[in-house]
Amino acid sequence: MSRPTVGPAPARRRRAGRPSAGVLDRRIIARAALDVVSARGYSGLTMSAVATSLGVSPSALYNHVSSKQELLQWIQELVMDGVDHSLFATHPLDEALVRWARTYRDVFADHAPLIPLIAVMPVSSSRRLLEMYEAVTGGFVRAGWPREAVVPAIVALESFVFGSALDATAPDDIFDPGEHAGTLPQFEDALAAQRATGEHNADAAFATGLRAMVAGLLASRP
Amino acid sequence: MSRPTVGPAPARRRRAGRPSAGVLDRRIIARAALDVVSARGYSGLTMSAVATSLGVSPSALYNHVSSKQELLQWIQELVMDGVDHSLFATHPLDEALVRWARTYRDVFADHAPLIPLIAVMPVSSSRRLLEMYEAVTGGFVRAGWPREAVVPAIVALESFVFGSALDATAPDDIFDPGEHAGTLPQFEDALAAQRATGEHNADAAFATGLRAMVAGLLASRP
DNA sequence: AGATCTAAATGAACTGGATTCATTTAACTG
DNA sequence: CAGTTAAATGAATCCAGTTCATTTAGATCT
Repeated sequence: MSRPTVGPAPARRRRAGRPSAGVLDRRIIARAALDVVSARGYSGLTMSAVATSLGVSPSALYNHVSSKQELLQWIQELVMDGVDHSLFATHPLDEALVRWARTYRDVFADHAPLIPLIAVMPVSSSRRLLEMYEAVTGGFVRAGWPREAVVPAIVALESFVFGSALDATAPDDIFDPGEHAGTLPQFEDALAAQRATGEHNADAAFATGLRAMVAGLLASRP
Repeated sequence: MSRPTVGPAPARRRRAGRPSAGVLDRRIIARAALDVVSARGYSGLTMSAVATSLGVSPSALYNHVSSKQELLQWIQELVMDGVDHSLFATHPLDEALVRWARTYRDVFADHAPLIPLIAVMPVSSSRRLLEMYEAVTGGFVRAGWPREAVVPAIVALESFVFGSALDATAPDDIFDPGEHAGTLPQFEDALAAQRATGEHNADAAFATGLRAMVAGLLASRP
């Protein structure tokens, strides 16, 4: 195999100059990048890898995307499609929140490197993202929340979701005390007890935290 | 000024070969790295910058640290010292949790780039970290929590803390809908209302979420 | 129909940054 | 004192992201 890449094969070596048919555009590039991520993970996501998978030279990408940062934003938009905010229009707030948070966390657990990016990126750059916030806000408002308390509640849940998504990527034995075993009686005890439940640690933590935060928010509705 | 760097000035250009007095060690390097971060942020934290601030060539660092990753772990350990887990021994669980989470979040808000690292790093690599978990666990146990429920509760809180620390680094106007203004009635309304409170968004969200999660956890103590 | 302009490729070159390696010298060890 | 090891230097390597001069195709203008 001479071309161990992802995506459509370039029919033949292209010579310089503008090609007859448009080869690249935003959708094509974003899709290819996402495929590269699926195949090789984020450490394998290089401009060069994306270019190769499209049968194009790396510099060609820069006619369409201004930086790798921007490419990551495109990926993030695709990924956000997996977040389900449909229930806010029809279901009780707690149910809708749980479904929203679960899908949000699951989606970003597979795309953890995007988290530091999205946590800081202005939302105005993505129409879809704004629509999500509109839907979630609607859920709170319909449940009778005062306007000024809604945004902090959303952000608090999102923060928990992002943190949990990061945590989900940690190895399950992350808490193993290693050489310090035997010196931390209560912690090791608690650890063993939780292990005995057979539940994946990160999943149990997410379930616990989500229940607690949703309950805590609704119980104290301002 | 010919040497716009941080840290002690190298007396004079050193010639090759092992120097009489030990120039570097783990503590010195970690400290210098932290100083570089303070002065120029994480984007300015390069092996070369650390070396320069120590009056040493970059390759010299590799006699003491095996990679930049490892150096970041050293920094993380220093930073963790700012987290206050002292109250678990003496105060009610909710108070101790709130203090712990606040200091935890504040400290990592200034070191956000470490978060993806620490969220995934085995805790066994840091004695201090393990001691923190021992203290926090003690707080839960003393409050009557069943062993197997403690670790998920801790991880849930930590996830929220990490997410909030990331959020704290976002610009305050991150939610500005920009060109889409006017098309998202409820969200824009909620945003304006929260803005009118005068509170920094990230701070309000952290306060809201922390209260909710702690209340939610304690209310449902398993 | 040509002249011109613009978009979209190529490929070579540039810029850091992390890391490695051969070499040098000092200190320790037998 | 010879031999080994630790800890520097400086040059070199290896990417990755990005820029630039150049080439060519299609669109527009006259």
